[in-house]
Amino acid sequence: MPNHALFIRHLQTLVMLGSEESAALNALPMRFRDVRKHQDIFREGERVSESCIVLSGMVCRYKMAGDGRRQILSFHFPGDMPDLQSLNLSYMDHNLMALSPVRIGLIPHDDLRAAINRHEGVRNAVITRTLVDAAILRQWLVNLGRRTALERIAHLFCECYLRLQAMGHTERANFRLPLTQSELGDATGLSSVHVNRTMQELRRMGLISSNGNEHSILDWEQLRQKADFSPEYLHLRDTALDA
Amino acid sequence: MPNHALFIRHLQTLVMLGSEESAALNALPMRFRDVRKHQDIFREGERVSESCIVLSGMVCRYKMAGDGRRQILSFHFPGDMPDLQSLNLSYMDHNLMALSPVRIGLIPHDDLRAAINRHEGVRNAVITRTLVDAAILRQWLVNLGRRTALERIAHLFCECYLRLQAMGHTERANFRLPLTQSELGDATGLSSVHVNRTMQELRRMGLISSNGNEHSILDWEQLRQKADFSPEYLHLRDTALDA
DNA sequence: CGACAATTTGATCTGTCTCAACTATGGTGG
DNA sequence: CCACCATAGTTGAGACAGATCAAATTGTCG
Repeated sequence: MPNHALFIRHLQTLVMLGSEESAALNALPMRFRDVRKHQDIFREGERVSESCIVLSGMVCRYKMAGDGRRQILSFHFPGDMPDLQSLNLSYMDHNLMALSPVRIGLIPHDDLRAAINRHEGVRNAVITRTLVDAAILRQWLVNLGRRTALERIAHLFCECYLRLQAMGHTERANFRLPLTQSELGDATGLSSVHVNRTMQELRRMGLISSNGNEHSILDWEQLRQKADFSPEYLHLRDTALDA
Repeated sequence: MPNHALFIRHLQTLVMLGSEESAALNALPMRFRDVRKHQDIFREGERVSESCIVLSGMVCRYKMAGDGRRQILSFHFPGDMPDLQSLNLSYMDHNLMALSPVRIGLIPHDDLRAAINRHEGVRNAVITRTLVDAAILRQWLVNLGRRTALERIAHLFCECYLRLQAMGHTERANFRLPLTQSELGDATGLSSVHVNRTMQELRRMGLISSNGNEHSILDWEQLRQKADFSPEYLHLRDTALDA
């Protein structure tokens, strides 16, 4: 898929875009950058003048707490715009990192801001995107605050599955997550050891199966229930909430 | 302080506003509503056509997980606009509740949207406000995922203190938080019993003292260190980061 | 004063962490 | 093509932070 089409589609999972808005987005200048696995894209404290779009691979945001404890804040898939906040906030308050080899597109803030100012449709799409990111963050907060290890991991899998599906990156119930168990732990507030045991439990229960980074959901309804998952918070427009 | 001035000041803690923008905000129509302690203001699933502003008292957002486990997602003080997201998302994905007797102002979405569309300054202020809310959410995520009980509570106190201070609601190192220990637990992912013991520990260490809802910070620097707190994520404009 | 809510205390239990070893797995260079 | 090394996954044993349960104490407000 051409680069601009990717994030236009991503916005369309939330909001309808007319041809005028699409044209405006398509006209945005974009330069490219390839990033190695586990390399930081932006660092906390940095001042940034371009917004980035994930074109291929997987990206996460994270923060460090004292002692080198790491917390992953969000995952981002192709089409995602993981740093919309840099448009309005003067410095990064977290890091952005490649979880796999990644290709990103960079759009100068000035151009993006111009498009946002000129087109109400673009503006609303970007704002909505930002708000849904926050909604996902809130759901993660519930996960970490009030759910068991099994629920946390199951919930994360449900979420990733639906988000990937909305972008057409799943086949049947299969999808790819290039994450180590240690990274899964940093996202769910668990140790890698316990992630390991919990994944085994999920497999033993017949809910998912994995080999390497390829996962598949064997029993969506059961998984959903165990995870205490319901998809409303993703605010997906309508596409494919069946599975 | 007059009602509009309250949230204008609140926006000004993040962003400078010119007289044109202030005038536009001042012109917004507002109706009022008084809410009893522990009453819901908006409920999950509801469709909302007005944005609300806290005029007095304290408000929180929360979600329920299965089994009646509750997670508080954010706290809001006078001047805050706790549901900016309802402007763009069609339904609430969480609840909004009064933690104390509360007076709120309600601004019709249409009027607010008009002001946002017309004035770039207003737009940027509101977007920035939304982004900082998300930044706070991310910090809470780090708290729940990677910090001990003591750190979580200490961190929450640091944050509330600075946010209240920015709005002029502190006297010296004293401030008021109308929260039960059980609510503190729901915000920090702990049980009320453990919150109790942790607060005692903080008092014993000479970091804070409390009677009822009145708290004071006895040793800011120590508290900050124990909490692993640094205020950058609040993106406060400059005012009073001394304490 | 009575009653209900919130705080405090004690005892016990458990989910998850930590530490440490062992086993794939895959990539690299000789 | 194999020996090697690093990285990721797996397993076991023990420790501990924080949960749970239950009761006692202290507000607080009509």
